[in-house]
Amino acid sequence: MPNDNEITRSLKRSVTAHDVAKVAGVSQSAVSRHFTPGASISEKTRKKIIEAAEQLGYRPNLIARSLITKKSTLIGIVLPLNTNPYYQSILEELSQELSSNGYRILLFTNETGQNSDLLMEEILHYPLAGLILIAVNLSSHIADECKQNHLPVVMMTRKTESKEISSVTGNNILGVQKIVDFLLAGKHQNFAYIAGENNSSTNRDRENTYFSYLAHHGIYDVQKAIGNYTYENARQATRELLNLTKQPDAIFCANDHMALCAIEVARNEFSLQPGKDISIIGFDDNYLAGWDSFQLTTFSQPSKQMVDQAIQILLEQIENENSLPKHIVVEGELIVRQSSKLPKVVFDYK
Amino acid sequence: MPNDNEITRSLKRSVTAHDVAKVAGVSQSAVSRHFTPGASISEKTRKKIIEAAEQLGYRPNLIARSLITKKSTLIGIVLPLNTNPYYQSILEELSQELSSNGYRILLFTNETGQNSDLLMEEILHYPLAGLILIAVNLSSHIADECKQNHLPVVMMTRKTESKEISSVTGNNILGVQKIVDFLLAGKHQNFAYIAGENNSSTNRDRENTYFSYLAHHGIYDVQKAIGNYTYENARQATRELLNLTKQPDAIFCANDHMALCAIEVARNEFSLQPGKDISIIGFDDNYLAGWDSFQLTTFSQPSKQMVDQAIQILLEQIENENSLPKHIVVEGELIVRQSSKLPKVVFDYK
DNA sequence: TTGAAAGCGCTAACAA
DNA sequence: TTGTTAGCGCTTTCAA
Repeated sequence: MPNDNEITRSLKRSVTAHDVAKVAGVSQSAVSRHFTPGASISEKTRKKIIEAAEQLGYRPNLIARSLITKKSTLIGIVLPLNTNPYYQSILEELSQELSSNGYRILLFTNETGQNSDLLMEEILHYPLAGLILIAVNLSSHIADECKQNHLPVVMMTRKTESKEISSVTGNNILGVQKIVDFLLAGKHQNFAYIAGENNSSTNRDRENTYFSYLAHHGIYDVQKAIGNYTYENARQATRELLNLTKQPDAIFCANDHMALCAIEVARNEFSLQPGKDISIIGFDDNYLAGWDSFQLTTFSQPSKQMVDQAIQILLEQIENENSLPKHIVVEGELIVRQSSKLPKVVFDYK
Repeated sequence: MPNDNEITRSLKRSVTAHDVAKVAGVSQSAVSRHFTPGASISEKTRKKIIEAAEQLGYRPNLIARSLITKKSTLIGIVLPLNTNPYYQSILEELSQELSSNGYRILLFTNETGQNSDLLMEEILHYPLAGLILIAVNLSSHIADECKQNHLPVVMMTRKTESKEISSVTGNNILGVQKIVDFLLAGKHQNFAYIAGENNSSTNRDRENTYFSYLAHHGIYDVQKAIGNYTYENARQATRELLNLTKQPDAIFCANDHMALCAIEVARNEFSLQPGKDISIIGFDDNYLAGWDSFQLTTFSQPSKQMVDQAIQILLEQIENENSLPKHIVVEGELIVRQSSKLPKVVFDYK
């Protein structure tokens, strides 16, 4: 039935400015003008176009538009796939903020430990206005490629060796120092650390600060297990630590998500009550940290501020290609909850 | 400095197939052919193109390609903004599955209770291959518009009045019946319900089944409070219910996220131990339901299966416009954990 | 204020 | 196997 086919095909064609022009009896450029704010067009023509457009259900193809204006409204966002609630908040806030600025999110995900080079290759096939990398490792070679392609990039909650790529991170150094100060004031004896991914800058910063700042206070014997930022690994890491003959009474985890896992294992598998028998501390202040069931002591990375900063930097770079890369450290604070023993004496833990 | 400006501008231009052709000394179509699998091209030409492309850092513009092929690789996804962990899992799985099928996600979010018509208007400006609506209300008028625009649509975890729009949902009817059977076997006396958004089909199905199936068993006195699927409202709803003189000993919540909130409030604000003093049951089996801290009894909506089904239906519709709308009900199961009292007698709760 | 015409980066039909 | 040409849906000159 060739006839049927033809009908289908002609239906399938979406409505174009040309179609509207034909129906309205004006030129195609007139139609374009109507959808261009500030273009000079008479009320009469405008009316005809509005009617025809309404009748046909016409909407300008934003992608075709961007091809000629050379301005994209697409922002690429790369997220890790690890069910971390903190990133869900970040993504939701990014979406709201970006859409109110007229941008849309093209979403990419990368599996933990996956080579981000292949993903970047994929990303560079799209005409993006900018790119936001959340907790993703970016080799400096890729960083160069972004520069070369004039693609504005901001990293969130992680940074790269190359100073060329803007970043927005929490205050890892100060945060961990506050945490250590707090643990020391609480007279803890046996310190441990649950690490995130080895090659993440955030983990490096937190780990290095934790160990060096403890050493600075004369504590060298600190245990470590690797949680890789994932649920299963974090639980296993907790078991390893709690099975040590010298069981730790203070565990600092590289992020909240792992700290929550640690609380679960400590409480359920080792009958340890966090805040009494053991102190467990995280980093992020994610959506769940304040829940009654966890009451996690943590150092905050305020997601709203992180998102605002990241977007501001990105928009700046989009507007002015020569704007210099920025490295924003968003200040957080120690949030003391029940998962950690309190110092006996009055202690200004801020 | 007009010279500087010109340089900047020429740098800004991204590398096109034309540029590659010039450097390689071949036609622009030859370049296109090299990036078209199966196109006939000699090894010699290919080599020249590869070299030039490498040198210039060329990548085909996928958006420009889709303009002419009339095939989009963009799938729109609409998510609610309510930090529900279940949707995070769904999104992560969708992203993985879709990208392995060569599609990319264009992300849209809609605020709880927001009019989805405006959002749909926005969405229709993009040339999408398909659209996946997660827990979004779609007025049937919009449904028609999608049909008219030949935009394949699948709703997940919600459906619409119009039978024209495909949907993938959990088994709300059976699930709630199993839950009621289980609660009845556990000899509960005072039943309550925490409702989701009023205008969501999922809430309607679960609510109606809960009340009618209880009535069918002679129980008419059932309390209700509205949690709106959000953290704050769900907590407030729990307080309302637990403050009743006739305090419920069984609360069924329209989803897990609210059930987790209910557990929190019951335990922390009312010193009630879920599973002993009160039974709290949810629906979804989300990422947190199985955590030791909650041990939530629930009826599952297997996210992997939901995602697979949704994608399969969508791809079918993309390939064949005339494929009929499908309404898939993914089977789940009652997952009995500690948040609910167990029946005294042996009871086949499956 | 208007329409004709060129062109964004690409694919595809055609002829050579 | 190759290059020429037309055109996807749109914006933006340019002349009228």
